[in-house]
Amino acid sequence: MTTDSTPAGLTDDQPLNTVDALVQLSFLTQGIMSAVGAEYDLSIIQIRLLGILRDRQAGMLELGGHLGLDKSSMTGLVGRAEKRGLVQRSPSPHDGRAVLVSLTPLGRQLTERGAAEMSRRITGLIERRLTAAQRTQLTELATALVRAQPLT
Amino acid sequence: MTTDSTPAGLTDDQPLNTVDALVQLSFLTQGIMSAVGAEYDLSIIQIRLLGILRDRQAGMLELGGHLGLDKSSMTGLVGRAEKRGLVQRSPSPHDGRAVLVSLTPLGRQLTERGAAEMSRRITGLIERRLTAAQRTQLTELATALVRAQPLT
DNA sequence: TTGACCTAGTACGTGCCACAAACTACATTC
DNA sequence: GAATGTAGTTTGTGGCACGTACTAGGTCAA
Repeated sequence: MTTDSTPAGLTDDQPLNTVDALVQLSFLTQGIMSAVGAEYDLSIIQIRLLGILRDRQAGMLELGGHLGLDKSSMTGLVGRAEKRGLVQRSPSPHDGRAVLVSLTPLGRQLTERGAAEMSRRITGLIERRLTAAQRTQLTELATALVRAQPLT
Repeated sequence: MTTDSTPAGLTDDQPLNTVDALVQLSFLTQGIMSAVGAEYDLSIIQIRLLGILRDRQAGMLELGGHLGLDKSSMTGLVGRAEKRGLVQRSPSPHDGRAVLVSLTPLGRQLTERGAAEMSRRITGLIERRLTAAQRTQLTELATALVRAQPLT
């Protein structure tokens, strides 16, 4: 695992301000993703790639747009996933330059499994610490934030 | 910037479940951290390193513990920060094998500035989207989750 | 239609980040 | 003081990201 749930320099019993709480929560969430990914030898960026391809095919440029990566970064990312048999490149029928990346059956299987495991772990965490009402609150608050405009 | 606020495969108008909301929120938060870090040419792991050293000195092993990294990873991480003049290594007075890593004045200055900018951006985001009551709720909920036991 | 662009993707070189295994040097323990 | 343990570095490998340069296919205008 790459990230860690621990705060980076805070003892574990003082009250948190909103910013710290959010930052630490993000590390916790990413840590879980990272740990689940590790079971399948997937990095977070690979998980995100597979997640995008879950619902659609896409060209390299489009994928890069979703992931915030340069097209030149995509070549390697997709290449490694392809070498492992998780995705495949096919020529675009409409554009001879373009390529369509899609999940292979193996990639899809792994994606579904990983997503289920991820869901299981996060849900487990939430249910141990939050009431049903709080869960609803959390979802609403997080959704409101995520819906915010592009990054400041 | 490395991460992206966009969901990875979801359109931006359907309701989110709790797991997706949390995951996306973590990408949003990390994306802001990453963007702020980029202004100072700092990666997220470098930011975390500086954050730990804000309150204390620490040995390589201890730092690795906080960051979830192997000691062999620490050598390079600290080495790069040292080469940039952000941290310094000094021999431990009590243990001839050990090294104490601490912030340099430059490192401290950069850390304070970055933390302030980070706080400013996240606060800005939150204040635009959430009422004061909601902010309090969010802090409580996030804190409750972060206080949870070690990763499942 | 053909030449001047533009665009999708790849190749290459560089650097950061992470790990495992092997090693050095100091500390501890008996 | 010899065996063992511990802190940190070194080396080699691989993933990830970038910028630059390149190839091949599309577009558009003269």
